[in-house]
Amino acid sequence: MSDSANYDVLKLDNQICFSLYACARQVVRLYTPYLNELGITYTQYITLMVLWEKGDVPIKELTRALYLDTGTMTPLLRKMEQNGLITRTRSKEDERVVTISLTKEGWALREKAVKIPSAVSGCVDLPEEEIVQLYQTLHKLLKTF
Amino acid sequence: MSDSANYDVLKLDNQICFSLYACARQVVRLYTPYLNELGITYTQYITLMVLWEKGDVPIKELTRALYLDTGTMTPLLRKMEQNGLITRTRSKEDERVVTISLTKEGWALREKAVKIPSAVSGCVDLPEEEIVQLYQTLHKLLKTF
DNA sequence: AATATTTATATTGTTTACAATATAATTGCA
DNA sequence: TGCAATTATATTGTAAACAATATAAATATT
Repeated sequence: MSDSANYDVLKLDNQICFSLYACARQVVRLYTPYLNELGITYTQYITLMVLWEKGDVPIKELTRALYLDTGTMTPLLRKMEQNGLITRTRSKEDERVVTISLTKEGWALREKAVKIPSAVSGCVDLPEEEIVQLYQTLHKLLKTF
Repeated sequence: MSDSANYDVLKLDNQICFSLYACARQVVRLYTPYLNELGITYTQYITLMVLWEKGDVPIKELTRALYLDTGTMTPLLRKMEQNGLITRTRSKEDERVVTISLTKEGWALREKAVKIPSAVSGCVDLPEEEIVQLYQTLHKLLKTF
C-alpha cells in the first residue's frame, strides 16, 4: 500500500473542517448587505450583540464570548470607538481591566439590527428540523474548545 | 410591544451564524500545529488538496472549489509560488487563463499531509453519528450558495 | 517586603478575506 | 468586420484573525 497510499482522506469533500469554514464565510456574507446599511461589519455586529445583551462588559469577557484574540479585539474596539458606538473605561478596582460600554448611538443601532436575523434566515434554505440539529451540534462542539 | 421589543433574536446564543463562524475558526486552529510542521497555512492546505486531487487546475476552478475571491487567491498563490509549492502557466488556447501546477515539493507535501486528518479528527469530541449528520447538513447548505 | 507568577490589554507582523475596480483576452451580435 | 458584453485574473483598500511578544497591574510566594 506504500505506493498506492489512500489519499481519499485528503479530498476536500471529505473534510468536515472545510465545509464548516466555507459555510461560515458564505453565511456571514448573507449578512453583509444588511450590516452595510447600519455601517458595521460582522465582527462589530456580534460584538454589539454581547453589549446589547449584557451592558458594560470588560474586554476580557468580550474576547471569551466571541472566541477572539486581543489582537483582533483591540483594533476592532478602536474602530468602534472612533465610530462613536462604544466607550472604554479603565476600571478603578483593577487598573488592568478596560470596560466597554455602548454609547447612545450604539444602543440606537439595536432597533435597526433587530430586523436582521429574520431577514437573513429567510435566505437559508434548510428544513427547520435540520437547522435546529445543526445549531445543537455546533454548540456542543463549541463547548469542547 | 414597541417599548419592550423582543430582542432575544439578537442574543449571540440564538445565532446559528455565530456558532458556525466560531466553530470554523476553532477547528481551523486545531490544524495549525500540524500545518506549521509542513510550513503551510490552512488556506494553502485546502488549495493543495484541490491540486493533489485534480492535478493542474486553472485559478478560476480553485476559487470556485474553495469559495474564495480572486483578491484572496492571487496573493495566496503568489506566496505558494515563492515557497516553491506551485507554478503558474498561462494557457495558450485562452490567454486569460492561468493554470496552477504542483512542483515536486508541492507533491511531496502530500505524504506528510496524509496523516493530518486523522490526527485532527481525534481532537473533535462528538459521536460519529452526529459528525456525519453535521457533515451532510453543511454540504447541503453549501450547495444552496 | 521583595520577587516571581499570573492576568488584562496592547503591539507587531503575517496572512486572510472580500468589495470594488482595473485590465486584457474572448465571445456574441448587430 | 466592429463593437459591446462577458470572462479570467490582478490590484487596491479595508478589516479581520491570530501567533508572538510586550507592558503594566495584581496576586502569590518565600
